[in-house]
Amino acid sequence: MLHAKHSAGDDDDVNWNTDDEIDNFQSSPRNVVHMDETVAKFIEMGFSIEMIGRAVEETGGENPEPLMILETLFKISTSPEASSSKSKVIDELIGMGFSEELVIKAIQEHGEENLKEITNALLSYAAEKMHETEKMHETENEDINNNYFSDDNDDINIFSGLSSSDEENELNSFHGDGRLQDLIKMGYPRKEASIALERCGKIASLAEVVDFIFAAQMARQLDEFWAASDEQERRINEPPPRRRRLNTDIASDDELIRLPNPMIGFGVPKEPGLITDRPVPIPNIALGPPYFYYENVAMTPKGVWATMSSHLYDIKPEFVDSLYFCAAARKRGYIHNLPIKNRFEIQPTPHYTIQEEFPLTKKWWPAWDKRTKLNCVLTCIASAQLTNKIRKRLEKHERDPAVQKDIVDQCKKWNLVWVGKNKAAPLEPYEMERLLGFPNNHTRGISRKDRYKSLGNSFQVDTVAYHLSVLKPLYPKGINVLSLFTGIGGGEVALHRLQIPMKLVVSVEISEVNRNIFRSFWEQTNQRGDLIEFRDVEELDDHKIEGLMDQYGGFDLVIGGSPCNNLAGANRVSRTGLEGDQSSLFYDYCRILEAVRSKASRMRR
DNA sequence: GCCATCATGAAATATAGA
DNA sequence: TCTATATTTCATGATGGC
Repeated sequence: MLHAKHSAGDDDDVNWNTDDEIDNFQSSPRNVVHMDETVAKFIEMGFSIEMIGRAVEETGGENPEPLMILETLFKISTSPEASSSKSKVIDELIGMGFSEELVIKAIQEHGEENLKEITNALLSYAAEKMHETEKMHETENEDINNNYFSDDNDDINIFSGLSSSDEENELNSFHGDGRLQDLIKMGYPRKEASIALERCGKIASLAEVVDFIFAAQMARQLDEFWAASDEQERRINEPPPRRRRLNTDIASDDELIRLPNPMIGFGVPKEPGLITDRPVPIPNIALGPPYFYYENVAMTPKGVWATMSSHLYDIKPEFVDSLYFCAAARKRGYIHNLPIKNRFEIQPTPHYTIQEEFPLTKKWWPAWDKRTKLNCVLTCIASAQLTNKIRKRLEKHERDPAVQKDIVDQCKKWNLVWVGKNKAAPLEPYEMERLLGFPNNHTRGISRKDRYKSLGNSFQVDTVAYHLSVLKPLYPKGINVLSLFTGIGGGEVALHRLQIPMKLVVSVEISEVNRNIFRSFWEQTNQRGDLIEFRDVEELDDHKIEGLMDQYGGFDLVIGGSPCNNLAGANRVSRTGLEGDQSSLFYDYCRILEAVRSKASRMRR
């Protein structure tokens, strides 16, 4: 195990120290707060002392964790017994932060007896409001994010998302007159920040206000979680998910999974077809937290996605082509249990056409090459010889339509762009980084060949960030990430660009070259959390997973895309399917995910 | 029929170091 | 100049969606 721990002596270590002090409802042993403080927070949230006492008693244990108590409180507050008094329910809902107007509206719409419907309606109202606020917040953050890329100097690495000093300044300025603005800048929705300030009072510390917001958000999250709690309890005693099957076993599943056209998943920005409810709901057994996010190539041999889905709780994959996010195609499938409401893009968004993304190519782009999008960025590029051949042919037969067509075919096959007169060349590594949403020169310092290989195997950051964006309001204080097959850290770059703090990243990556790239990213972006590196997924057995979860309070997100070598269409040598040497590591993803979920269940109890 | 596809391995060539 | 290592180049189809 390779352990890169953040140095404790850094001068700018203010935030995490503060957060450690105020850590609240996470079920981490090290994060358990004093019971008096917990009770005070529950009272602030609108629960009566009587109800809190009952919840503590029903939760059981010598020192029940706040998260468990809160869960019990929600069960009690929405039980038929508790709903006997309409005014009491109204008071409690208002006490939870919902406006009186909305509560009354929800009751009128759904009837006073139907508490669950009322709660769902209120959550929807709140979600809509949060979404609006999030949009405002995105606009406000544009200036920060616009500095992320440098078009002028490719030799300068710019990681200007939320630097440590920026974050510190924001926190330090909290006690000034613009507290609401400060909270909004930190990423909290305006409504929640406003309520929190009102409820906590003028003399409240930053810790208390942030704590209050987090508690309210956790409460909302728990409400959805609670709906499936019975099922989850049952899950604890269930056997692990189905183990691997032979390809011959899954023929009947083939028909269940088809690639969508257009390949927009549950929807993408700027295209019609956005949906906010899954057509096939996530089975209760698979509801998070912990959340997981699995990725692989969309076009696999038949039956592979059906098999992968069956091993990941029968969640249907979301197929998305990243050409809806950038100027290059990238057809991928994602199986995840993330919410899909209120997704948002990271800023700045990439350009959507080749010519906009690489303006210098406009001068040389021939009219007969109609491409506006590139094909998938692969792990290998065309040779310099091909560029020479194309130039020579064009010098002789520039006006020959047959030659033009042949050359366009070559350009499509090898993803060439026009960089000079009659000169079609492959993308430079830094150009691929830009297409894929990475910082300029993210992969600098390794051989050119390795850069292409690593980039060809990576996530498209904007696409993944769009999916992960729903975590931002759920975890304003940051998340613990278990990153399998980390590669060059596409998932972590997405979280960083979303400004979701990473308190912990446990990374598994077999390539030393990739580990070095990711570690450089971690250091250059001044990450405050801990980075723990493993080389091989096989090193991560149940004992190690449980130890890490005990130490850090569990994982909030398990993310990774297992090797596609044996699935990818470009492989002419060993496209042997999911049981191939590399691609069968998918089963390790399942094993580790199940170990995390199982341990998380035990920790909740 | 057309088209795109997170690739692999061997041979050829270039580079670095003694 | 020789040798070891690194990099570039080339040849290698099948699959599945439309």
